[in-house]
Amino acid sequence: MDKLEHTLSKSILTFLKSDFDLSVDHFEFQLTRKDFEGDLTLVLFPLLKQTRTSPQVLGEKLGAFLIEHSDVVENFNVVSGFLNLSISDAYYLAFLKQMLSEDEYGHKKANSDAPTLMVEYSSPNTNKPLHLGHVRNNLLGYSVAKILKANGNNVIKTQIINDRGIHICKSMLAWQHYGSGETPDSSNLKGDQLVGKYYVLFETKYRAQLATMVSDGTAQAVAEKQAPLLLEAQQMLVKWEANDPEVRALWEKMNGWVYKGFDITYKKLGIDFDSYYYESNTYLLGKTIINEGLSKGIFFTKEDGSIWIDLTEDGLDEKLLLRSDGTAVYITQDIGTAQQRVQDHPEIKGMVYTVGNEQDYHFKVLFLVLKKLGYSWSDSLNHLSYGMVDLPSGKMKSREGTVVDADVLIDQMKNTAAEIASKHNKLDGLSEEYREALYTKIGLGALKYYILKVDPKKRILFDPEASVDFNGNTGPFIQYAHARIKSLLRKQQLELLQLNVSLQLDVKEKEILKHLMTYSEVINQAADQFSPALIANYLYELVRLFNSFYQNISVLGEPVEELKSLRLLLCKAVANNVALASSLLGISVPDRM
RNA sequence: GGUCGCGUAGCUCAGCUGGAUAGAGCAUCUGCCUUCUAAGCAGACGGUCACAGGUUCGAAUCCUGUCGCGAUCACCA
Repeated sequence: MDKLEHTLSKSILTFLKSDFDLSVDHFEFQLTRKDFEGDLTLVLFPLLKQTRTSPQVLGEKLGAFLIEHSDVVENFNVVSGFLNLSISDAYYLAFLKQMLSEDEYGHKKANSDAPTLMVEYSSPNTNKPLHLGHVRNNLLGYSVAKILKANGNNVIKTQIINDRGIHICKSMLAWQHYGSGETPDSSNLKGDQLVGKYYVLFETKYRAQLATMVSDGTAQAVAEKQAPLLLEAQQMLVKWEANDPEVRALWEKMNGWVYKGFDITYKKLGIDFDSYYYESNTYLLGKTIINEGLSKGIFFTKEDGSIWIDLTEDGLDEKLLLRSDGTAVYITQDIGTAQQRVQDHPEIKGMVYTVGNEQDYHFKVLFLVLKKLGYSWSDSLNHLSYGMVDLPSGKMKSREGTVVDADVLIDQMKNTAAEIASKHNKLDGLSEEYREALYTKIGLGALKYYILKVDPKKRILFDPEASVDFNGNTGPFIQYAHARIKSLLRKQQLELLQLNVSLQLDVKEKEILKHLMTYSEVINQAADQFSPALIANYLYELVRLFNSFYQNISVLGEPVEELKSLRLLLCKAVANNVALASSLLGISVPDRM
């Protein structure tokens, strides 16, 4: 509809100039509400003061002018301050034709001078398997990457793997002490699950030591810092930093297990990456940069040798960048990683960090530090901040075992899909392989849609019961509608006829076309706001409009050939668009289900 | 305490840069499968848009304050 508004604006401007000697740069358009006659509405209120007319008079004059001077406006009416315009069917039909002629209608192709953006997501620690929180992160990041691409950018999908640090040493230590050589093969566990098991074991043993020490009279706070297991883990970290061959070998072995495990989960989720960054490779660069910044006077040293930045002038606090013993903290490697990425990909125009909103402050500081360091690209850094995923029982806590494991969740969704499908027994004629693949698509479609339809910055309450509901505003609803259209298109016997431009459009058909016209604008907004939820809402609305249309008319049984042809073309356009928009959410839409 | 985010129907969520009578799904109730897939459609019920001010032709939307919830302010990551 954008183009239409543009041409209409021109006509309106001509009118205002000749009749009122006015120049207005922006007009307020909106889709006409269903209860009124018309398609597009111009809001007249903003023009009243300047024209010194009543809305009725202005509306009548302008409407008459548009009918005469614009070939798309066929009729109009004025209701209070609103000028409702009826747009000609020919315009809609031309749009339909145009849409069908394009493979990816509404998507912009990235040309050679299109900006390149790096999107970071997932970014796990290598001491435990992925959970529901990571799932939201992954789905968001992956989808936003696709949306940015559809909006004409080149996109590099990446992650930063937090593969070093005390937490990694904890699982390594527990495995050394209690693992008795267990491997993913010998235990029949996914590598990440196995390592996660030892991380939990460390915590258990550590707390047991604490309890013993406290009952022997040690103060809680002291015990927490002096428990032998913790000291051992800290020693291990020091050895790791000193490149101790034995520690490094164990580290590589166990991280290798974890990566294999992660890959399986990513594959199941249907997401991927173009590049990987490892904290162990960038934290040293981070240290170097900080020392350089120190000599430039951007940072300062405290008596104990720790390095800080003073951000009080920017409304923030002082922030530690390097410990007194010279070891790196969390933000150190982030600084190194950012620099490394720009070095590797000089064409990068911006970065998007997909990280939970608990780290809002961290990213404010990070971006500010990079800016103070004088990096030209520091203005194009974005934190795609999203809300936590809570369970009805409260917050997810790994220690309390209330974590929803990603692998388990995916399997559950698939099983539920299989259960529901067998209840409907629609798939009887289809092969076992097809059905298996289908259950995965539907289960994942439900999960992805459930998570992505919510505004990223809001918290999600993940109710396992509600998330497996496949009716209403859900992924399977979208998928099912697509399968039905595809089925219908399969069954059509006749070749499609040419579109007859003198055909009359039904109200619902117009509504669908109007909705389709907004697609590129929706992508634009979704890209600006990093919000797949906008795409999800667009999709849901489209499918609802279509179902309502579809249920109340006959397509194949339509006796008038031209009308039948029009309807088939509309179905085709909707099916194409549903598939296209769904792909932006990472949801695959099956042809049969 | 400082900072940031959120608060819309019983529940889960939409509501674009302010615009006409605030919309969906779930749940509850009523209809619709001998015609293209009923995971669907049509309808009923359900609201002081947390509260109070302000800005203006017009506020769920923008501003200020209050309350409630959450996050964060670590030599954790």
